[in-house]
Formats: sequence, structure tokens, C-alpha cells
Amino acid sequence: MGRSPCCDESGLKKGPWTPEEDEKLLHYIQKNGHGSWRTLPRLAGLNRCGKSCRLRWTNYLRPDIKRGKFSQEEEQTILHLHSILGNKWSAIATHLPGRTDNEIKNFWNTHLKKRLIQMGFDPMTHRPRTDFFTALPQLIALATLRDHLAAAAADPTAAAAQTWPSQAAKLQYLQCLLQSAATTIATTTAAAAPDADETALGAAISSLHGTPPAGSTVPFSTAGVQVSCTTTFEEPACSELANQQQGLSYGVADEMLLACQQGGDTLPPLTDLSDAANNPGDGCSASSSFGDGSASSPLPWPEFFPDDPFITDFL
DNA sequence: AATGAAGGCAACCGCAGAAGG
DNA sequence: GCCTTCTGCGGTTGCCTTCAT
Repeated sequence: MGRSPCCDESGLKKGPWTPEEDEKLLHYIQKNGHGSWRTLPRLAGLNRCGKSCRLRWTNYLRPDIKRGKFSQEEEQTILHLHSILGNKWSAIATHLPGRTDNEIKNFWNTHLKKRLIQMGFDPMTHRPRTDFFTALPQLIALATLRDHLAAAAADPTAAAAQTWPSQAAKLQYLQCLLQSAATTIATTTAAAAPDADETALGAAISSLHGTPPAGSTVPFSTAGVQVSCTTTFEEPACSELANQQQGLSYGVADEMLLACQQGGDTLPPLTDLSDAANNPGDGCSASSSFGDGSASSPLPWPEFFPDDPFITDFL
């Protein structure tokens, strides 16, 4: 589109601004307004291109700029707007007085995005990640563990049986992961259920604040790995459009993230592990689909028994 | 105390749309 | 309608600081 960069002219300074340059720019704009950015540097006595001056002014020198840490409210706003608008930083910035698009973009890239990824959410869609095959080794290892536990249960004198309660509790976590992956496959291949993950997560929000409902997906951080616990769920509509219409409704991943922040960056533990061990079919939640005995249902890959480090770490 | 890695942030680059002649 | 100029935006880079070993 036809315009060469304004900074092509040789001899113009680049890089960090000095206090003297800041002073010149600030003084000029306060006195004359910025007018044409193209001509401003010459008039202000700066050896910079207009673009550089504009950036410096809008991102740093503007008097209404708010500096310092983002508040919880600001984080919520960013998360919510990003779930609707995507990387429209300038549009997001219009809802955050005193914050620049550059600042919001940096904050997103260095904090919020990473946190969402750590929690297993796709930062672009704010939905659970669907890269199922990256978790395949863990799922295979799960099959191995289940087999070991089945053997221990069958032979109470075996050494493995001595640790049965805790092993069974751990198995609950892993089976949640397995179920989550299976759900992911179902939802990504079945066009008829596009919002299933979101719905499940919405239910998970409730689980963070109380009794987990049927249909919850709750990521747990345990033994150094992140595990997602998904139960079966119904299928109410929960679209981004609906979010927009409701105005103040937040994306489920956003709420999850904020809930975790408020809890000190750690998600709540699974319900009492000893109970889960005593009742292996009820590990994820009171209404878990595993409660019907599916905890012992055949696994998809019973023939694999790798020596997966995941299991080593986990046990 | 030294050094390398990671995090955080300011600034730059290039593209695209708007505005004006 | 076309061309040029200006402005705004999003992605990326590179430097500085902090943290970990």
C-alpha cells in the first residue's frame, strides 16, 4: 500500500528516548498540540521520525496514562474483552482508561496468556486446548497404571496392594484426564456439539465455588502435572454471542483463571483423596460419570505399557 | 560472586485503512 | 477513480532487570 516507512530517512535517531528528548516532546505538545506528527519532530527540535514521537507520546508521555500494576478489575476486563474481540488491543484499551494498547498487549503476552496456557486453555479461543495427541503418552501411561492397580486389587497380598488407597486416588486424577481427552475428541469431531467444552467449563466454575455439578471440567495441579477432570455434561447453549448480549458475562476460562488467582494461583484440590480411594468410582465429583462404575471400564489402549516418566513422577 | 536464563517492557517495523488532492 | 500522505494498529525485537544455579 504504498508508503515507505517514515523512518527511512537516514540520520534520525532510534532507540530509547532520553529525558531531554522527552522534555522537548512534552513541552512542544503541551504548547502546540501534536498537529501533524510528520512535521512535529522538526518543529520540536527532535531528531526523530514522527512515528517515533507519536509512539512515545501515546505510550509514555501522555498525561492521562496510568502506570503500575493492573488491578483485578482491569484483568477481568481484559480477559473478557479479549474473549470477544481477540487481539484488538486498541479496542480493548478504549475500555481501560489510562492504559495503552501497547501496555495491555504486553501484559497479555507476559502474564495472562501464559496463565491461560498453564491452565490448559487456548489463549486465543479461551477454551480448553484440543491438542489431544500431545497428551497421548500420559494417557497410555494411565492404562499402565490402571492395569497395575487392577492386579493389586486382585491379589491383596501383593506389594502394590499395600498402597492401594493412595494409588486409587491418583488413578482418579488420571482417569479424569482420560475422560477429558475422550470428550475433546468427541467435541472436536462432532460438529453438532460445538460449545460442549465451554458448557462443561461453565459448570466447572460452580465446582470451584461449591459442589461440582454434573458436567464439569476442572483442571487440577497435582504432582507437578496439570490434569483436567471432565465429567459428562448436558448441552445448553453458551456462545460468545450470548456473552456479548449479556454484556457482563465472562468467558469461562477467564472466570476459572480469576478464581485461581484469588485462590493464590492454585486450583482447589480434588475432593478428599482418602474418600476417593475408599470409593474409587467417585473421584472427580459427586455426580461424576465415573461414579457409575465406569472407572473400571476398558481403556482404549490396554496393550500399551510404556515406562513413561509421567508415571514415575506421578507415583 | 559470577553467569546464564527468563521475564518484562519500551520501541521499532511493516501493513492497512482513512483522508485529501 | 487514482495516487499520495498520514495515522493507527498488531506483531516482533532487543535491551534491561531479576531470578536461579
